[in-house]
Amino acid sequence: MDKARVGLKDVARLAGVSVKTVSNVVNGYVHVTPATRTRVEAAIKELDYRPNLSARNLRQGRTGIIALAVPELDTPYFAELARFVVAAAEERGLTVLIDHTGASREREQLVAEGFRARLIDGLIFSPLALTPEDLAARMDDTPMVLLGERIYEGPADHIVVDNVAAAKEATLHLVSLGRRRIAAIGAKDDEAAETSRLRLEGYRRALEEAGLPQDDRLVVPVEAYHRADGARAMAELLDSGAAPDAVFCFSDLLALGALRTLLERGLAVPGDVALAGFDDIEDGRYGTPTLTTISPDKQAIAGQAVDLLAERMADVSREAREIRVPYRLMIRESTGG
Amino acid sequence: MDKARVGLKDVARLAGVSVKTVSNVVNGYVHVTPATRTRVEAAIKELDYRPNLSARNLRQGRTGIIALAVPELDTPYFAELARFVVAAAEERGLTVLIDHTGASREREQLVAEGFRARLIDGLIFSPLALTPEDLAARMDDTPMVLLGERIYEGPADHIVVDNVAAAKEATLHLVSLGRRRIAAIGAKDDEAAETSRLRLEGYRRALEEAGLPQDDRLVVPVEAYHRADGARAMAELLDSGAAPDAVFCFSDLLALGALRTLLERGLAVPGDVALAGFDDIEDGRYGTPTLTTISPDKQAIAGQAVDLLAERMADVSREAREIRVPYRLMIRESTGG
DNA sequence: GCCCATCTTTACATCGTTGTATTCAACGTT
DNA sequence: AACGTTGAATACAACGATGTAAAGATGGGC
Repeated sequence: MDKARVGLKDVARLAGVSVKTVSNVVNGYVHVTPATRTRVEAAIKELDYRPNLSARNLRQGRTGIIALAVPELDTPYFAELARFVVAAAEERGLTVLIDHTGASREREQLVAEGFRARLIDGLIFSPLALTPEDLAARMDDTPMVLLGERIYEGPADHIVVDNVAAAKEATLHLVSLGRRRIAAIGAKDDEAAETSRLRLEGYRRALEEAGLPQDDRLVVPVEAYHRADGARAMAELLDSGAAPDAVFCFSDLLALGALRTLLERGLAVPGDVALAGFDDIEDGRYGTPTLTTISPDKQAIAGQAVDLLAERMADVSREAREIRVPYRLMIRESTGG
Repeated sequence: MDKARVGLKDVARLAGVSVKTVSNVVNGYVHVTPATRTRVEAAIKELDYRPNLSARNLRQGRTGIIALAVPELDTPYFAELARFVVAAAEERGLTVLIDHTGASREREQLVAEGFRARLIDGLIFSPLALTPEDLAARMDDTPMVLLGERIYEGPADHIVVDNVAAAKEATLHLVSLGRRRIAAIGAKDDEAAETSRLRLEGYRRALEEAGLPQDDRLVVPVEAYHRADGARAMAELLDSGAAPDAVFCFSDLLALGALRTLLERGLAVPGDVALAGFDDIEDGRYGTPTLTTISPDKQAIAGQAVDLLAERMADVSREAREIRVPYRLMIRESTGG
């Protein structure tokens, strides 16, 4: 009763046809007599035959598996994104395998180098610590789509969100509320932190455009983009006496952490300090107050990423493309929306 | 320069040895002359050879891939769990592929039936809507470990948390604060919702033990375990005039939703209403107030699940086991901790 | 110098599937 | 009646790896 070993051969024997005919039935080949087809299908059902994917993949040179490599799976933004990617991939008959890099450059290098080579047909990669050099050094030729930012010069497919414009828009929104001392939480010292750099750029441009002074004490660096970092940064900011009347956080988690600190210290949001984030994670929509944020279209990011990857898998030599995905500023309670 | 097609054969040709010798070097076979080994390794490096996993898997009958099937990947509890599972699997050289069932019974049946048969070596499955009958009808013989509750009679491996005891402990904690009208949010009408049933049972036992009356108006059913459901349920509860002075929510997300409603209505937490949840997700540790909750040891759940699965993969006929994983009551601000 | 034991390497078959080329039968056309 | 055309089914090789068995090389013991 060893079902694990039922192959085309067994079905063929039972149905009294050749192996190839069974294969043809399984693959919906047209030229099969209805009678034969019925007989084969009965045999398949009786033996509970399932194709061996390893064999099929070996033969066809593809596995139907793509990898999604994200820094942290248990970060709401990436969890939500992963969900959309899994769904989009399924629509195309692809299976997603998730790699967790922990935002470590070493792990990201591994992923880029293709340590899953010959297991996956393609890779959707959201790097965080990877440098352009790492990417340029990439030898592996597995099709890859990069998420998040056009940070690399090399010829790679990209799905991007205009971080500068989005950050600028969020900051200008704070300006429009009449706030003058607008802080930014989320700068990173790290060379590789391109996303952080771009959002900072957007923030700076907004201040400039509004004719507000740039005050370095209002720009607070963080280690990572978690709640704890946001809480800590907000505390630093308040302790430094910089007295902001608004804060633009480079991620919603940072904003939620900052919010926690503000409320702990008895400050009103948005009364004393208005707060805006980035990512539009679900948490922000249910906190008190709800969080004003930049909402990148995650479904579009996921869908386009899978599309782009599928195209590249179909034609390896196609020129690298860059797809820009829209975002929206969601105004909620934390800025009095 | 088609690297995608470098096989043992090519390496063998370059090194001037047989295919099998290269295979032996790759697999660390002992009886290979240092000279040969060096030569082969040089060839491998020169051609950037990587083993074709499909071929290897076909030959060996295993893929090294296990699936983790969860209802919703973007639910913090499952995202955190998934992260631990991925990490634990990696320690054993296993790769995790994530399936998203969307809590639909149909999708869960598919997963149980083994629609990934012959692709995965094992399955870690956290079902939500699956009935015991579905499970009994399972024909697929892929090793499987069930997470969450000992709901099924059949001989399947389980990782369980004592939901009844945990729910009881959480409720008794509310009692110990002097609360008398303790509500429960998270009951489900659904037959298949075993987890909900058990937590309700624990809640009821706690009230009984404390000598408090059971008031059905204090037990609020929900559709799902999201923030929105919690918010809605809390609103119903308040509108019904049931006037609770404490609420035990069957998940942290429900609790966060409920919290949102309470604060919107100007009620103080824990002053007017004390609040406890279940899951210990990160969000609860940074909200205002922070959330008292039952904290199942997710790392242990993930680790044990992978261990158990690995054991079962190694010995299919081994008797089914059940492993109980510990939990802790984390007392935080929402109950005045 | 012969034989056996041990080490090193090899040829070959095999895993389960599908592409190619082929056979065989049935059909309509001239 | 001989022909090509099309349909249905098949045999065989191949994908890239590894297990098996056996061949060749080396050395020790007698």
